[in-house]
Amino acid sequence: MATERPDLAAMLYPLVRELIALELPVLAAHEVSMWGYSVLTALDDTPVRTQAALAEAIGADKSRIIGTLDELQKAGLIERTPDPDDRRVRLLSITAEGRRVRRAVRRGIQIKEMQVLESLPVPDRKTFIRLLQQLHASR
Amino acid sequence: MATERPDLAAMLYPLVRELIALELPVLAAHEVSMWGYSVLTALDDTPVRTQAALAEAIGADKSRIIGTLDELQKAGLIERTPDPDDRRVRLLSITAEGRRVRRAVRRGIQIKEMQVLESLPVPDRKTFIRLLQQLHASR
DNA sequence: TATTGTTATACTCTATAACTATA
DNA sequence: TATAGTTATAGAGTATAACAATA
Repeated sequence: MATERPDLAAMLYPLVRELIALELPVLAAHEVSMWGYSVLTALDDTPVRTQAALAEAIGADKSRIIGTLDELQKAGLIERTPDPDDRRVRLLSITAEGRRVRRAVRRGIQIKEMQVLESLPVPDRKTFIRLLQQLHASR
Repeated sequence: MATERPDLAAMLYPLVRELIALELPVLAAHEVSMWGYSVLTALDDTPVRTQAALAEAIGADKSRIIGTLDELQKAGLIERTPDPDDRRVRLLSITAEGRRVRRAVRRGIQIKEMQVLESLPVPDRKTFIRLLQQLHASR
């Protein structure tokens, strides 16, 4: 007994909602969508050979990211070049400008997101982030 | 430098998605929707005087929960009685059966959700949950 | 006139399945 | 024929605004 506590999802979900609300203005200021930012992040870590692979990497459907890729390309943030060896596939990579935008957005987000942890003592914040990073890395 | 880490939302979001995927079968087995379970949880803690207040408490829109309330009432899990003092408002409370269902669902969920934390050493799991509870309580 | 609950409408996301172009 | 990317269609979920009953 005495283990009455809310479900993990019930506690995590409001947190995510709050984080998204904090991030939207930052994203809007840099004129990227949430999915756009997600794509930039994935491509900054490593270029990707097919759009389907990229979609899977960020947990989306291949048909769902096309509009996003169009916008990013038009804005000069990514490059989408046909593979000469197999002209069906598009080689995806981030541009220098894309990298710059990603960094700027990230900086903006990481400053704001600390608000969400404000109710924790500083050492606990670090612990929480560390554990979360472990969880994230292990999947 | 060396502070390269994913954004909080980027780490939390996949976690929530995984948790939801784990919960859906449990909810389905007891024939309650996610919102339904959310309502039962809110009402088990304390009865509520208006539907709008309930909606706000669970982060929904007042018009959005009506279908949910209809189902829960039809299933005998909640009671929705007009307030004699102000016949516009509906007094909301959980029934004994509703309480039973909520407990059963919760038990099922809390067993499964530990899978998500499996990659952490046991003491770290407890720490994570404790910090999360603190964050949740403070909002 | 203001408020509670309800219904209706439109809008956004998402999933699925056709379609094209290459192989 | 199979696959990568694209487009089109339909469905679910949500937000907004109109509405009826009561105050």
